[in-house]
Amino acid sequence: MVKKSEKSKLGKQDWIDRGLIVLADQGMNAVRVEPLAKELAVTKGSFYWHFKNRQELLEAILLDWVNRQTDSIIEQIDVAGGDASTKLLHLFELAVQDDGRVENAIRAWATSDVKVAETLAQVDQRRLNYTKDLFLQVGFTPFESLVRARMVYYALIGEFTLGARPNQAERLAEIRLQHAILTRRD
Amino acid sequence: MVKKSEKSKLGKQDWIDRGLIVLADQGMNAVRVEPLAKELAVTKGSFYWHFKNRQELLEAILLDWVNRQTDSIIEQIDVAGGDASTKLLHLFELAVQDDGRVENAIRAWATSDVKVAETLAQVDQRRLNYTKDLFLQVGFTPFESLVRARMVYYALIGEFTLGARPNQAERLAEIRLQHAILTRRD
DNA sequence: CTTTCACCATACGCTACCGTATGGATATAC
DNA sequence: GTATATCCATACGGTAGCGTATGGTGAAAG
Repeated sequence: MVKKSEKSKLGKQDWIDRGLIVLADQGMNAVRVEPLAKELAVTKGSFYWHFKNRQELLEAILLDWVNRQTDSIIEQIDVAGGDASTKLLHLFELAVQDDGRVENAIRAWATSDVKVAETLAQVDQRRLNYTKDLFLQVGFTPFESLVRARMVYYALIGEFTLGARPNQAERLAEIRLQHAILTRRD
Repeated sequence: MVKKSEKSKLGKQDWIDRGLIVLADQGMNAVRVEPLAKELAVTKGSFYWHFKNRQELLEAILLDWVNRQTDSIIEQIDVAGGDASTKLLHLFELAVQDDGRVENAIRAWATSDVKVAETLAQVDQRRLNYTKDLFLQVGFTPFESLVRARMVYYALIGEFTLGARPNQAERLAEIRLQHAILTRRD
């Protein structure tokens, strides 16, 4: 019988979790097995029990992030409900919830790793399609919806990469204005 | 007398130029002195003649990029002339001229280096201020101009980081629509 | 022609990290 | 208790790159 120990031992997930932390504030090439082992207060003997090599950890970290955020944004919005225009407003507010540090690090990682770039492109595509659908529901033409979806998504990515964080009051006003600009019809 | 050789010898700029190339398509942590020396067909004995250490090269590369692009976009637009709205349209078209590979790499670099991040923030600020001024000239209020400037700049950065390059025809239409959305007044 | 200086090669020691090999520890199964 | 599987420590060899020390070379100045 295979019974989990449930005790103080480490599992793959512990390495992945710690890897995500290091990734978030030091970048991908700081995710290295020996320093990581030191942080977890074990030796790399442990690491190479759970993972084949460093590359396997990196892939696991990326996969973990993708699974965690895929549909995370989308589900949050759908749960809140409302019509398409309301959902769009909610979507705009999501830049506040996530500081985007992990996403930034992964985007940085993707600039020097083709496989990561491809994975990230899929995530972008999924989020863009969802946004475009909302504009379609509001009543815009496919092309107008696509352009507006891109502008929304660029704004979100832009906030992440520029790291511009105005205060909450100004931020709320800005979000509303963005929403007004992009949903106005004539 | 100090007379330049003008011959086949290397100077600091050669290392910087080659560094920018490597930076553009392999990222910052691929900019290393020994591999770079191999590409330049010299040994690192040459490198340490021109530079104190690797860090000095990295700073030189960053400074070189900043000097090259600072006011580059702005001057290009001012030379073309026209009213503020026209200049804005020109600004939108600049994502085509630069593929943003170096800028992407530097942005990636900035995620794990505070000094680089600060330098980049200054560049962003300068470009944002210029854009905001254009909207002010069009006649928007300061706040409306700020938000619109951010949206424009986000769109530019977004195109860089997402690397989404639609075909030229669609692209031109998209740019015009963006321009129409952001300059419409009621 | 020789001296000098700018530029580069060669050789070295050093550090950080990777991955492997092997043995020890601890818990569970029988 | 003994056996077995899981998890980790220790020790090792290997590589890539940093920075230094020192010597060589060609061109220009005198």
